[in-house]
Amino acid sequence: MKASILGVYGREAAAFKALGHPTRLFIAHQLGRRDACVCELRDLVGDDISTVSKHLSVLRNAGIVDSVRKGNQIIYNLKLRCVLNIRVCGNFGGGK
Amino acid sequence: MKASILGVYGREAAAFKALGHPTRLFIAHQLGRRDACVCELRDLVGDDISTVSKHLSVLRNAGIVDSVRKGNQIIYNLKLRCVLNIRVCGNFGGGK
DNA sequence: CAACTATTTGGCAATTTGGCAAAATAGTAC
DNA sequence: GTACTATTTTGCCAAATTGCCAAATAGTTG
Repeated sequence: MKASILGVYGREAAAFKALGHPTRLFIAHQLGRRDACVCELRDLVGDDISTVSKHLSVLRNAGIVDSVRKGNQIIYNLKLRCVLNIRVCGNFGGGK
Repeated sequence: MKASILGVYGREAAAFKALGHPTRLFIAHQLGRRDACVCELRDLVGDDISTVSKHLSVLRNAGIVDSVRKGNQIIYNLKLRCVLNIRVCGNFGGGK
């Protein structure tokens, strides 16, 4: 039982987990608007840059974002664009 | 910055976080098929019943499931049915 | 090469999570 | 009331997460 649950739901749960942090969800949506380097995201988020970098690696490991080096900076982009459409029942609390 | 990110994305991130565990994601989908008591879910999941109960309380706190007492057992139901439609880009790794 | 910028990595402490077992709670039935 | 069933809560512990700082890495510029 346990193994099969992990098999079928594990991957999707991992993506949800990656999005399950306000900063990371914000970053994903921000990258949906336009690609950005870590420093831009740090300015928007306000955390230490190392913290932002770690959030980005979580998102990358989940397959949600990708990155490309451009000069001496690294540009992140939203790989799983469908993430933008995921809305947990709009304004929930009411949603159905 | 931080505060506004929390404000706008905090609630939705909390819902993602609740779904970000294979067992909880499974439970949500199972409740999408039909309502069930804790003991049924325990049988399906295979964890200790106290563990299942805790997962359910996480889902309830996130507003994803709800429960009704019926006799001496508590029947859980999927409150946020839209959860069933959320698929992080189908089979991702490839998705767009 | 050195100096500089951008990013990641490696601690580290504080907090949270996941899971089980035992105790507590809520209801049913006698 | 007691005995029983179903569920939740508590305590405990190991493991994971979060966020900062400092150090390391990658690239640019002179």
